[in-house]
Amino acid sequence: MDSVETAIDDTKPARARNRRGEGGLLRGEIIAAAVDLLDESKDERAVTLRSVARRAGIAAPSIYAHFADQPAIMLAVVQQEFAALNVGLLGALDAAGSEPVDRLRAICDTYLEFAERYPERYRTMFGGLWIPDLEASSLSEHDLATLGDSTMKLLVDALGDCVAAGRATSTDVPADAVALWVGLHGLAHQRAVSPSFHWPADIADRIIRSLAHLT
Amino acid sequence: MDSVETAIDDTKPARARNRRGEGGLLRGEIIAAAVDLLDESKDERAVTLRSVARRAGIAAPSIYAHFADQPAIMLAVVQQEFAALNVGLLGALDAAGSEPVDRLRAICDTYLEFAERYPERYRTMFGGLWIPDLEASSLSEHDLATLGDSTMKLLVDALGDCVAAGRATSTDVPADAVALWVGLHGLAHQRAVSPSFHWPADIADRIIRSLAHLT
DNA sequence: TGTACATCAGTGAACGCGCGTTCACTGATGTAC
DNA sequence: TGTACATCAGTGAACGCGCGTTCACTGATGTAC
Repeated sequence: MDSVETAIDDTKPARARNRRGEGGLLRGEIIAAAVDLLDESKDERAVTLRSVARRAGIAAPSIYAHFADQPAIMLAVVQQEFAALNVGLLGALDAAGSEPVDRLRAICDTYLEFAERYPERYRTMFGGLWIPDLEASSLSEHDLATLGDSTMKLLVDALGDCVAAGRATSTDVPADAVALWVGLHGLAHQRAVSPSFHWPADIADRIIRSLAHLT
Repeated sequence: MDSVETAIDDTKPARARNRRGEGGLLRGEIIAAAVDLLDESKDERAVTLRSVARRAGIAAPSIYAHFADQPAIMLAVVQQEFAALNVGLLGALDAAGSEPVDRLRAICDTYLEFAERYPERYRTMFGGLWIPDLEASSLSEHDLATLGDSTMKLLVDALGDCVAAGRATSTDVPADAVALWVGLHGLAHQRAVSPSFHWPADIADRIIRSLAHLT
């Protein structure tokens, strides 16, 4: 070691310019760089326009060809991660077979695993802090409001199937699905924030069984 | 109107210097100014050392007589609000009479009311984002780890009383108290983040009844 | 009772930094003729 | 097949700003003698 390296080196050496017509590739690299920084820094405030540019190996102004402003990067990150979560949940459903309770458990477990594996992404998706001043940025309210809808829909369907199969006693599936999601979210979020808390070993099971009214 | 005022005017006109021996009074004013900014801005990033000083009507360096650094202000805010929450919960218990289920409901309802009335404070207390780099600041891990302990203890006791009175069926009170708190937290937090979500009217009731295993 | 002095509460100016954003530009690459 | 040119992908320098923090200081107030 011939130099002292105290901070994270978030620069990349070089970067080959994209070919004509392939400029859009950089958009994906910018989002990936932002996700990297989020995972490493444990603080979404570290994901600045300039830090993302450094990590992506480009000059800061190059970002403006792909994003209107800094909050637009965060929105793209959050949208991408919501989509990834949804893909994961659908994959878990595919692997879960046809038993309704198994399918509901697969959704819940996969949801909690996502938050445990990527706590900073989860906190950013649901923490609400990155939400910008709507008047001052390029984002619309619609961009924000629909983000969790498909996850919610999967839960409603899975819980409904459990009730139809006589495996759960809910009499108001949409409302109980919201309650179940709130429980999952509370656990996922607080685990992401306080991983050192002494959580009961079966805490997830307790929450899911109770809120889904499994028989 | 003879001037355009776009931003919040967070300065105060004057401020009488405290008398000799009463310098410590400023500490409370600084914390109060930080809480004010938090409530108004809806973004804890707006609570900077300089913005707090402006709001308190003092020069920025005056803060260093009372707080070692900027995160120390946030810690004081969070500690104060945890204490206030605890006082509120104890007051609700006092007013609730002796029926165990009423007492448990009083705790849950008061908890949720706190989060609803002061969403930014709640999000800051539990959001985890203000947590500073422990190595770079003046805070210790112990400062952070014990903040929610007394709330948790109240819940355990109240749920235990319900079980003792035959009003709840929990067989593991400490674990179910954690599960109940997780449910309360999930609702409180997500309501603070997404107040416009279409919450079922009885969502709190659903969560509390299920997780407390009330009979 | 007067006065020198220590102490206290807080100030004003300045620093270096990283930020988001702007501007004019550069150099490679594909295309029209 | 050669060449002028338009376009594309991205750069480098600079801006003004608010931040946390430091430093030397000021002026009022209480206290010792």
